[in-house]
Amino acid sequence: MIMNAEKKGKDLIIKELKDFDLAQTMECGQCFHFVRVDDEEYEISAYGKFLRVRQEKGKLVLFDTPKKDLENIWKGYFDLERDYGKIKRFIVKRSPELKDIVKKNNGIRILNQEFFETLMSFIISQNNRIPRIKSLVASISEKWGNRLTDTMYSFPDAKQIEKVCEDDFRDLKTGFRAAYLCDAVKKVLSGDIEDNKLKTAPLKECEDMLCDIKGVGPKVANCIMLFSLGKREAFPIDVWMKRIMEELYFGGKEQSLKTISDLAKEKFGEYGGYAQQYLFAYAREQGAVKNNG
DNA sequence: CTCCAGGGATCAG
DNA sequence: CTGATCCATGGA
Repeated sequence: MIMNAEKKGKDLIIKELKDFDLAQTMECGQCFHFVRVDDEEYEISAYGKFLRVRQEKGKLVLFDTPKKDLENIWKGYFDLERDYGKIKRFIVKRSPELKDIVKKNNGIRILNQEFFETLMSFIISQNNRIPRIKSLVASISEKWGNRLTDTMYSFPDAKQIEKVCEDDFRDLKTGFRAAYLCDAVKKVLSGDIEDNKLKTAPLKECEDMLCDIKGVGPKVANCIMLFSLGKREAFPIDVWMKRIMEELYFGGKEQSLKTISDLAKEKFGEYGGYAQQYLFAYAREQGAVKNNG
């Protein structure tokens, strides 16, 4: 993608952004560490930095941001250098049922988030709701991370919570996940879990290594691989994904996770992760309709 | 009050 | 291997 960013005071302005929508990207359930200011503006904590960002009239404004941060962090974080036009054409070709939802969500990007924060966040995500997950991520950051603004903190790295124990996590109301979080910290600090090793490993090996962590199963492992390890063929299957795929591809009949996973692999292959994101949007849209009568 | 959440561990068969 | 139950917590 051709991207020209120009400086305006302390701010950075990016024009001619194709296939990018800030709100769609932040609200599609892949990230929990941000605050929505309004429809067009968000405050994000990532990679130890705070970013206030606004999208209006086809341009993206990164407030008070040096150019080197765009190059080193945000360009990668927002996945700005990838051609999503090509990806969307492939997905609609393989599954014409998704044409409308892909068009409606034509600006979704899969973020490249930090490994440790993603690992901890998706352990928290199990059997939990998105607002609650966001609240717990914020609590952990406030307690053990670095202060970035009046109200926002960085998510702590493993070293910063080295001495945090199960009871400390439980005090934050993480519930039965407290032990899981401890195990994750322990395995990262010991080197049993190492992100570079995971990144270079084949998908299945990577998934198996992640599933050695307590509280990490197939779904959470695939989220971590997709959102923080660059494995875009990963395909997390949660309750929403199961429901929508049974409806779209199996005539509404219940299927095993393996059957659904096999179909995803056959249908979308290396683009599985992207397809999953549109399917998730589809499922949640239907859920919303159902809940509103 | 009950039900459920971007699931996984554990146990029964 | 598949299926049922339990797990903390909070909001609907």
